[in-house]
Amino acid sequence: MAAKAEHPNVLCTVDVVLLTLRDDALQVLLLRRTAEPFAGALALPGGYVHAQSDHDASDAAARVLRDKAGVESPYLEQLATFSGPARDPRGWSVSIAHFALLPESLLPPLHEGAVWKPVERLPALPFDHRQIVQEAVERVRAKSQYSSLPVHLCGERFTLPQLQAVYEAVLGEPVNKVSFRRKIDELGMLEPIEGEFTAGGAHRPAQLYRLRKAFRHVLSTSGRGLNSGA
Amino acid sequence: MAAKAEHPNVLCTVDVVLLTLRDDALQVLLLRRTAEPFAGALALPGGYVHAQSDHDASDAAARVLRDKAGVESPYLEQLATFSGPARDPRGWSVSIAHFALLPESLLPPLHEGAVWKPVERLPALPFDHRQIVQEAVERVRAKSQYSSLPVHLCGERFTLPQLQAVYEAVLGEPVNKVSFRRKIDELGMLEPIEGEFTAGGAHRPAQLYRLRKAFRHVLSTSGRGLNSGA
DNA sequence: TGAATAGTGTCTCTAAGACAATATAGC
DNA sequence: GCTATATTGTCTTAGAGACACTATTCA
Repeated sequence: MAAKAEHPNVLCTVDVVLLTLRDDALQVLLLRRTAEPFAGALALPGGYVHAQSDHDASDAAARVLRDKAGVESPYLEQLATFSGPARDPRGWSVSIAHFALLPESLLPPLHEGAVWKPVERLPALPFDHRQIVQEAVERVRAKSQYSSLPVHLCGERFTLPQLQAVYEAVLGEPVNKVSFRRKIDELGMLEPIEGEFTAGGAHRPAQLYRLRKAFRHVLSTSGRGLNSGA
Repeated sequence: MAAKAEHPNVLCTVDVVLLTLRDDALQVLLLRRTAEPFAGALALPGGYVHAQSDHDASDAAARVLRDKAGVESPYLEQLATFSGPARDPRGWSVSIAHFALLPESLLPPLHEGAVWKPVERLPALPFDHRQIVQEAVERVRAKSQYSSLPVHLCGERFTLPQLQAVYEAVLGEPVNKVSFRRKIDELGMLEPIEGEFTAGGAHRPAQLYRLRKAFRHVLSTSGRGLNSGA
């Protein structure tokens, strides 16, 4: 039918907010754009949806991360869709925004033109990328209150004190140790490993844990969260 | 540039899950399709994004509701975006799904071919509309736990017992009266009106309330919800 | 043994749910 | 007064945070 001909002029893209923890702060990956518009500016990794090859929008986001950032299989979740006539100078556009989490230990070597920026100190960004980053951070913080989301910022093996530090960095506030450990236990997503953490410490070593298989790509949630708001 | 020519074949649409409360049950508006594909089938109100006139995707959703269902200004929120090559037989498509809430009292007379169906007893639906409805209902239930969302299913004036009944119908479970009133008070979104509820009752009348101006299109949220599950 | 951090026991305090008392209408 | 529902008071209980004690390692 004539639908395609009648409504051909919507640009369909994906953008990805890739977050990691560096220097105890949430940081977002920005790439220097090589093409117009905004060539030379730092922006989120993004690109057109490829109707020929992408299985869906999240698949497009994964492809963008793989091709443009060298990131292989991070935790990836749809954030929201941004749209309108003005956000992209090329015309009426839709961006199906996603966010992704990756532990610093799994980051690939940075491509030329790729930089990490703390989400609290963003440079000027083209399109509506600033708003997209802000909504992604809000979403991550909100979900971290009551779910296992931040484990995806840890490597495969980690101790509870390490995981607590990750939660605190993401939430931006200290977390009660006893409550934290109760909550983690209640979420039932971790299993201890026999090897222990020995590190440089002149102190008691910490038990290493890993994510149970069942939670590899599913979040665990609990009714009530940690600090229920500053 | 050549972008539009390179990537023209993504259909960009919106679908709307319009929910109301009828007979103490959440019900969704379905329209009988008049055009292919799936002409004659019941489906969600939806349509193409009009790049010429729509301000953004939510504006497109509001237009679809207005034109196809006669609904003027309901509470409207973006749900998620569904995409892929198979969900629409016309080709690779994107649907920016929204949900809307409207009190039964404000429903317009039903157009020809429009029907309400309880969300627990959906008929077969084309596209991925069943999944869209299910995710909308999940979202509404989740947000109702800790926010003022269900007030948008009440008319302009209502009593606390009425509002509690709405919460219970949405959540599908009874709510503790004392906790409920404490929570509503804490949310600070309602103000009492001087007129009282007189109705048929051979009993004490209930105070009428209305939503404060500031919360007309903004939700009020609290850290911990009502029944936190099961 | 002392320092440092890991892990746990337990008390306190907040807030949700249960229960029931009181309030106010129509009859 | 009697019935029915609205509204409020207060007790119980679950769970989050504070505090501090014990455990274990290395120097």
